[in-house]
Amino acid sequence: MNITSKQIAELCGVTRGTVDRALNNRPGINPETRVKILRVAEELGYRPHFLAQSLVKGHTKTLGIVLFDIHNQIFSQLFHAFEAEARKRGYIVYLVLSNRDKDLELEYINNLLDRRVDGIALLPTNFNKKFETLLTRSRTPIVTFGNRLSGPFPYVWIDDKQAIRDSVAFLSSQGYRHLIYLSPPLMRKGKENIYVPEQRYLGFIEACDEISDMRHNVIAQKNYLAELVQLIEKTDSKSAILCSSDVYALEILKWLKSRKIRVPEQIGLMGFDNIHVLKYINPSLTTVDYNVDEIGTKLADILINQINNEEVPAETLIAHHVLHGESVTLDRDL
Amino acid sequence: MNITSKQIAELCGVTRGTVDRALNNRPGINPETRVKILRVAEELGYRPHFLAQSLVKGHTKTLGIVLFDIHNQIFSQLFHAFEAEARKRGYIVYLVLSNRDKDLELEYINNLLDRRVDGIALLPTNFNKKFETLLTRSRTPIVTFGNRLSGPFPYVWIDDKQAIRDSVAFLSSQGYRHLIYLSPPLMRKGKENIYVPEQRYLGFIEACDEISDMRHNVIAQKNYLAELVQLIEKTDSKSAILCSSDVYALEILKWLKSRKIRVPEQIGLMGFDNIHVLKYINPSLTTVDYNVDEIGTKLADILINQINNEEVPAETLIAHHVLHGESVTLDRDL
DNA sequence: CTGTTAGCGCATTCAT
DNA sequence: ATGAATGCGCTAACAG
Repeated sequence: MNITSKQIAELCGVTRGTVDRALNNRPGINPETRVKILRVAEELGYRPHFLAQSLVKGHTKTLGIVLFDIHNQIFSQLFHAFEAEARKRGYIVYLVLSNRDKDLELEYINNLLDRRVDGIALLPTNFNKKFETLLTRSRTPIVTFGNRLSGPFPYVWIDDKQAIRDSVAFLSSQGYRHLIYLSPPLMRKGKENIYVPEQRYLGFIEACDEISDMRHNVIAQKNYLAELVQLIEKTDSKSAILCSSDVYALEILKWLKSRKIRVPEQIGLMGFDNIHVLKYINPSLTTVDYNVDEIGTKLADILINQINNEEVPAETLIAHHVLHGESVTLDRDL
Repeated sequence: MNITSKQIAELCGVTRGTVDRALNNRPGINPETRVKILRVAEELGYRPHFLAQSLVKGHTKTLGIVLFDIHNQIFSQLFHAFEAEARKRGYIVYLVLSNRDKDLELEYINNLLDRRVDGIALLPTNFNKKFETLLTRSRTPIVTFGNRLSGPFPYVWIDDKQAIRDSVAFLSSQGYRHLIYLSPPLMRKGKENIYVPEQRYLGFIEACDEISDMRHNVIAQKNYLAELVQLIEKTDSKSAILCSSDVYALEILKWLKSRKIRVPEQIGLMGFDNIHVLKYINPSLTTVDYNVDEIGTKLADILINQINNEEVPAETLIAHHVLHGESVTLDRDL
């Protein structure tokens, strides 16, 4: 078994109170006995029992972060930044993966709450009132990102709608006159929290509507290739596929290559996120870039500030910009 | 504040002991009072205080996993599988990232130990006796993967040496007669635990030595491109670059493309790991494939079995095989 | 300067 | 069938 403060007390012939004073160097102790206690503790390799400490102190120096999964590189990058900031501020983090399963997410959140994490960073799959009430009633600091909740939880992300509007504007400026928006997550509307996909979708519709001669289609189903096969027939070099994330764009690119459809000569292609692996892809993908590390860092920062009862911004939107890659080019002057 | 069992006891006019009997449905309680207590607990949304429970029960149902980082997709895949298995068995996991920093790793491990995790899955950066003694003395179940320790810690991974031997054999069978082995991590020899890179390196040397007419070079430095520039001059279509991991292979491929050196026509290229993103890469990369999900799952399985005082295998090696992609082809018959 | 006491929330043994 | 008491390991308030 591990050495306890009680044992140190016995060995030093003092009481636990004194040992505590020495260990946490608090006033009111004879320098000599302090030194002695510290030496004994050192020799025995004493380490305070964190759980016992937490129990009495009322905090655990622990954060939880709920992600869908970490297959999409954007989330592993985000976690990395989150973890680094948490560590710097003295916290360790539980990473739990909801796999977009509402029940599992709920179970996990309850579990984190039971463990008295000091705060939770949440990418929510749930969206109903009951869920939010649970979070609010827990009185545990929460910060959300990606999908939004209606409650008063701080939110850190990007301006999705504007980002897609910018994307459409960019494609339009390059001469594209037919856009296919691909966003399979939209199909989960009503079943899950799809705030992000929806905002991006709205941005797409709005932006297209503002351009009089812009044809556009939306693909929002799991079996998106089947639908794309149909659409691709009515496509020309002024058509572009705009994907709601790089992972879809990569799938599409792969598929287009297999069909010997050349990008960008025959069709334009654009992704979203600018994940690291893009640097190995040919043709280089046009995408929406934003600093996901900053999101991860801010998430931890805001969460911890909130834990410390500091005032935190209700909404923190990170800058984004369209990154022009080879997969989009019609205006040959570029 | 949260509701406690004590409050329930008061409300029901019984003592905490009785409440406990009801909550953990243990024998020796009147069915009626049980129902009553359970109902009250339900209404008040009672949830046991996990820390307090852990303190008295002596376990936390928590696992820790120490990774370098999760930039390399192989590790995020591994974590995902680990987390899933842990959850199925009732555990939640701390993910900590050592960034290959020995001091940080040590700090993190101490932190995990302080928090009384029930077990730790460890990809070690440290390697000395002192470190191992710390682990052993903690009396906490540990399972290692990737880099090895000398102590009696269960190990789950692949047979690295054999995998590289197989790679060399494969390249040789395809007609390659000059191999450049690229493994920057080797440069950290003596400074960090580089068991994996070293085993792979040994496999390379051994295998090459067994083939009389096989020229070979090794690049083992951070600034590997500089060295590659030199070597590439003495290269021909019977040369191949064998990388210790896909991430290096991707970097090299990118660089070769930028230099207009065609793969595989002018030089062969091979990676290691078969990370998911490879499916988007052209030419498709020849690599060593193995089931990393299985490693993650086994890691959790073995760790938990160990926690349950079951007998666990000292070493679990997952199968691997060379996956033939377009980046290697000399024997045009294939 | 140091000892005593109480309590964090729960589990468990021993009485009754 | 229930109550009372003890302890997990530590912190903190109060005495002395």
